[in-house]
Amino acid sequence: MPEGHTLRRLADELTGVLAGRTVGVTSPQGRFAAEAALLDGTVLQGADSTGKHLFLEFDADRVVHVHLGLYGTFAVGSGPAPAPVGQVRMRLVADGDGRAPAYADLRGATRCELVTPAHVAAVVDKLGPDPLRPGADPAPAWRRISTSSRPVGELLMDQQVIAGVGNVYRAEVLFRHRLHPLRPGRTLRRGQLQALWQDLVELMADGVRVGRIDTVRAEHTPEAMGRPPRTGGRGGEVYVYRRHDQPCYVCGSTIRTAELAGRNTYWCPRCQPIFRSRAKS
DNA sequence: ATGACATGATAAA
DNA sequence: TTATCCTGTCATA
Repeated sequence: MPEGHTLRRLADELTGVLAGRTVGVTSPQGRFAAEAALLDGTVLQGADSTGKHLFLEFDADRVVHVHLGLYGTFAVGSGPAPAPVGQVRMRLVADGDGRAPAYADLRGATRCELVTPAHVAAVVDKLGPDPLRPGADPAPAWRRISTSSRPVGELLMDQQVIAGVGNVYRAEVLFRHRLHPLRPGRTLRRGQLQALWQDLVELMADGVRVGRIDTVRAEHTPEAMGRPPRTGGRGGEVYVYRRHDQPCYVCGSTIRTAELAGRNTYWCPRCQPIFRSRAKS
C-alpha cells in the first residue's frame, strides 16, 4: 500500500520508536545478512523519506535505502519480536535499554541496500518535488509538465516529475480537477497545475495523518450520500480508483478504465472530458 | 483451498 | 513490452 504517504508515515513511526536506540539488525531471510551484521549493535539515528524512498540513518554514515515496491511491507511493532513470518529481509530490534521493546520487520521490498549519504543525495536528486516535503518547490514539475506532450496521467506517475504520487493519487487528483488522464501535459494551464499541486499537498498530508487515501469531498462521503462504505476495511473513499463499470458519485456516468504508464487508470468520461471546453465569450 | 490482482520499479527481451 | 520481485487481500469455490 505504498504511495508517498505510506513511506512518510513509516519514517515517522520508525523514528518515534527506534531513533536514538542501539538496535539489533538481522536478516532472517538471509539476503541482507552481510549488511545486517555490519549494522548490528549500532545506533539508529532516525528515518526519513522522500517520494517512495525510505532511508534509515545509522551511525558512521551508514544508510539503509528501502523501497517497498508494489507489495513490500515494513511492520513496526512493540514488545518482543515474534518468530519471523514469511521472508523477513531485515529485522530491527531494540530492547533492554530501559525503553519499551520494539521491532520492525521488512518483507517483500523491491530494494533494501546499505548505501552512503552521497548515494542518498543522488537518489533524491533524481526525484521531482515531493508534495509531502515542507517547502517543496513545484516549479520543476510545472516546467516538465507544461512542455511535455506526454499524457498528464503518465507524467503524474513519473517520479522524476513529482515524487510520491502513485496510482491512486494519480487517478483521484485528476478526477478532482476534471482532467482526462490522456490530456497532454502541455495543454494544462498554469493555474490548473498550481491547483493540482496544492491539492496533492493537502490530500497526501491527510493520507499521512489518516493512514489511508481518502479523496472524496464532504458531500460525497458514504454518510452524506447514504451509500455503504467502499470496503468496510481499509482502503479509503475514492471517486474513481478501481471503480470502473460503477456509477460516478457526481454525475452517475459509468467509470472507465484503461492502461496508462503500465498501470490501470480510471476516470469519469463526463466529469473528465478529453477535450477542453471551448465554450463562452 | 485457490487464484487473481495490486497503492512500484527495474532489468531483460 | 514482458517478466520478475514474492506479500497481502479479496473474490470465488
